[in-house]
Amino acid sequence: MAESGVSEDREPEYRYNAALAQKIENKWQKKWDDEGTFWAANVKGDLKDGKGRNADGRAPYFVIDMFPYPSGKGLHVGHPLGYIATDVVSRYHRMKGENVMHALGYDAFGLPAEQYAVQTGQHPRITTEQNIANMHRQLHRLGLSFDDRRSFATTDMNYVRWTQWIFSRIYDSWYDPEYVRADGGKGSARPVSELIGKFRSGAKQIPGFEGRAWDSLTEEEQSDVLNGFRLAYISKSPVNWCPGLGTVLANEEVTAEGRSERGNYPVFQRELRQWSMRITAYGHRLIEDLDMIDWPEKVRLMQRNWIGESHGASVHFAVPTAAGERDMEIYTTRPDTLFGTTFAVVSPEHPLLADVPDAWEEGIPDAWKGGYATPKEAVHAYRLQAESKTAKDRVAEEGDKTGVFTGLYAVNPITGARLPIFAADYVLMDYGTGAIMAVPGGDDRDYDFAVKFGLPVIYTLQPTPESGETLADYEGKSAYTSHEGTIINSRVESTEVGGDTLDLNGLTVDEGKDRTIAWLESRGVGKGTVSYRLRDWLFSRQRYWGEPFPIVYDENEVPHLVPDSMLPINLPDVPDYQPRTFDPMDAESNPEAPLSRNPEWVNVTLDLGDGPKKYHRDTNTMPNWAGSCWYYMRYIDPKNAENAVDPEEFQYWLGPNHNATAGESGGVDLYVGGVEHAVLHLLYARFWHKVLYDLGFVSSPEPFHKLFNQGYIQAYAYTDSRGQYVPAAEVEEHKDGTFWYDGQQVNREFGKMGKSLKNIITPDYMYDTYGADTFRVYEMSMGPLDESRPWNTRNVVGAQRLLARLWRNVVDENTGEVTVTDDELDEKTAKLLNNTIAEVTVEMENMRPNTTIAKLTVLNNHLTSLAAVPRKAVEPLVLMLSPIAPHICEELWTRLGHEESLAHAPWPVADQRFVGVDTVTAVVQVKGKVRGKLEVTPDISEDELRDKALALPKIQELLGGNEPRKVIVKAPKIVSIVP
RNA sequence: GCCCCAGUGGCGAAAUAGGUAGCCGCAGCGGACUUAAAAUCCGCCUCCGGAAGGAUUACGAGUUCGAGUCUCGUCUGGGGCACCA
Repeated sequence: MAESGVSEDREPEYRYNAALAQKIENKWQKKWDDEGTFWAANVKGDLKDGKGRNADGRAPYFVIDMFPYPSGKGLHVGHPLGYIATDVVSRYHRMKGENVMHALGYDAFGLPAEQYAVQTGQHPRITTEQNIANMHRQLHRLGLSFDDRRSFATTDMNYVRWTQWIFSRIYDSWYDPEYVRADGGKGSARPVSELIGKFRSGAKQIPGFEGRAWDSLTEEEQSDVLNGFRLAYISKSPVNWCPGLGTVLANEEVTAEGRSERGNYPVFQRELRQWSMRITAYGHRLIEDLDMIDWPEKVRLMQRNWIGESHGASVHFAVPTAAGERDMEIYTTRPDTLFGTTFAVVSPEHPLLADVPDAWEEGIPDAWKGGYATPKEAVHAYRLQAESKTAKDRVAEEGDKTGVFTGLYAVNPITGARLPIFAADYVLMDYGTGAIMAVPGGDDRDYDFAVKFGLPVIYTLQPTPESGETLADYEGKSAYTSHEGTIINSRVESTEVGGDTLDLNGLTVDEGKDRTIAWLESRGVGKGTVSYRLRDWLFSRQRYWGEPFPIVYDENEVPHLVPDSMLPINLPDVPDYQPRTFDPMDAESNPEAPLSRNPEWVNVTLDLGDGPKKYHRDTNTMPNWAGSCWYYMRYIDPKNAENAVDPEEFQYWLGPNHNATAGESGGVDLYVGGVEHAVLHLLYARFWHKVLYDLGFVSSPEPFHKLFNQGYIQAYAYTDSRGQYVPAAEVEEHKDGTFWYDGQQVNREFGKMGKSLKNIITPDYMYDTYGADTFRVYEMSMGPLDESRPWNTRNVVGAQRLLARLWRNVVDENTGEVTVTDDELDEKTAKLLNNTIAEVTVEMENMRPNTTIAKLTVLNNHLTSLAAVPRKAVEPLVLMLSPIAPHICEELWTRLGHEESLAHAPWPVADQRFVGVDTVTAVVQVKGKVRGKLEVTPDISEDELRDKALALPKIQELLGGNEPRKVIVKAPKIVSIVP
């Protein structure tokens, strides 16, 4: 490099190499920081100052990334892909004159920080701060145009305070399904005080205390009743207990194999008292409102499937027991098959099993008894067996049906038939009602079970004649699970059970469903219902490094909300913040919250409005997702001490229709992140947002209007003959396509970048070797943003050549002088320039930086070929490339004589006089094959083009003197001839 | 098992209201400049063929004057869900 060398072969002083790039980049990063170039302007308050550009009259544009978790490992080149993409978009929108909100915070609570802290022996807050500082350094060096005044971490006590405040609002709310919202929709979160009002006035029955006056209930009773309605509630219910991690987990954090997503430990179903959020209350709205947001169809589909709304009916079956008649409610999506049900199945945890008889009836087959002397023993043993299974075991045994007869019978409410009730673990307690009517003729699982236990099979649907199938194809072999067909065997006379005749024969499935539901409802034995696959969100964790709950318990264990004025509740210093973990297979272990280890913090005397009393704090912490549920709105005003978010600012930045594209949903204009959060963060955040919307704290129904999933940067890794990874950077490719390391041939694999794969490239390496701009151009040119692509350092030189060539087009490498001319553009250059402006604008609007770069490269290469580079062409080129390579473009812009940063310079507009082409190549096809080409004007008439095409000697020859049968002309591009 | 997405040169990839397949870049080849190399600049670069020509967007059919693009089937890869009644 210039300053280091004295040798004769040193490079020209002003050559655009890594050293010069670094100098330019550092200069501009400092300047941007000093001048507040990227400050976004609020409507009012401390952040109103946008450095001469205020919010008035400027459209807001809110673009963010899924904020990072600052791990101690540092970044590799795959991490910043999304950040570069949003930065390009941000810079483009600034040049369009918009008020761009672009900031980055840190999602800093969570397991890795805690584990890293355990390893290093430092408090998680210290390691977290170090990690944030390091990540900030690495990202800052990329020249990302963030408004740094708006950055924060979820661990900042000023943020924790508001996370706790939002929890308090959710805790203090219930879901009123009848409430008509201001937007016209039905159902809304409402303050619990309204619910109490309804109980007091008698407008609503008190569940469990029907007929009692609210004020006659004890405090404990009132607390229990309200707990059954609160959107954040404590309950003892089956949860995912992970001994290996020492904490409980949400369903979304457990893999299909029944293991923890983090750490891959076994997960057990345990009845534990834990916090949940009533996200199921929002199931329907979370599906319905997917229609108003601009998200990838794939993600919307994943959310729909995850929520899993199904429409069916709940049906009551009477169950006679020794202690009297019990009611068994089942859920079915196929009420039309009620005539085909031949037995019933309840889950092993079902409450009905408390009433199983003491002895087997005469004539019960041995296979039903499971080898036990009485139903009680059989059911008890089966239940224990089911509980001891991990979720993984259950999955592994799928298809292999187990179960035991309960000795109980249910009465089919339509036919009066007596159906044996079995307990089996293929029926889940937490879906539907935990009980099913089994229809072996129409359901594969029920069929398997019927075969195993020798139960009858009735088919109630006959395949349509058009299908070419008959029931004979199924009888004795399998269930007929299709919905296509005609209902049979489904008629009951009124005399059998009284009331109306029900006759479904001859109907379709949908008709049969409707008629059955109407019949059930008219007789009060069932009704149409909606069921969800989605479960309530398990919200507590036994962790140190998370937000404490703003909840204390009195001496009677009645929970009380800590008043807002006492927030935030800080984390205590505990002697040992390590989570208590257990043998991963020890299902009997119990969670132990680290916060419980500091009695001085746990036991407090507080005045909650009725004088000082003793309380103890909740010792759980919130899951990592809590902080990420609302961070986007905090960028608006991260230091606001009055509100989580100011309503007026929210309306300006994120309200419905806040700009031309925001739509009714409002929310973040562009949200870029990985698809792995499709049903975790993105579902939880929508849920919180909707609660805040219902309660009037935010004005948009959705948090993120447009979502974009960036692809991943993948990398090659190489293994030697023993399967060991070898350093990828030292592998050489031979001409025959083989790969060699240290004299040995090695195998190439393709996948992630990772330390263990020895193929990590760090951003720092890229800054040192090429500069940040080259790195940015390379990442943006690799391919479409939403697709994954392999990293190949060898290809980076192409990006570097583009920038170096642009530099040379403006600056003399030896003297540093600007060499552009002020001459008018020649015709060819003018046309290319203006066509490029028109095309690149479209590419930028559609987030296609790869094709943007290709088109700008063509323009740049053209300028290179000219004797002198005209200012009037290179200036727009510099402007257009600046969102992608901002530093070099700022430097060139300055050298071209501009005093202001180009960050807010207007995006070039194409001169329409030069847009379009003089001539186009028309193609002449015969039988679909290209047989000739014609240079024609774009406005050529169809007749003229047809005549010219037919006059071509080649075409004449192919026609052999015959008249063509048909000629299709699409002027000016194509003539297609059928001989 | 069910649902969704993808498959284009040696490589990363362009091009879809159906209209010249392969923009741009990497690698490679040739040339200019240089004592030489690097850098730079110019040219070639899907495959077969000397050429004429032919073939070609995973594979096989179909619709069409015309298919990378639409339809059906198959294969391969990736993702989601998975005893959800």
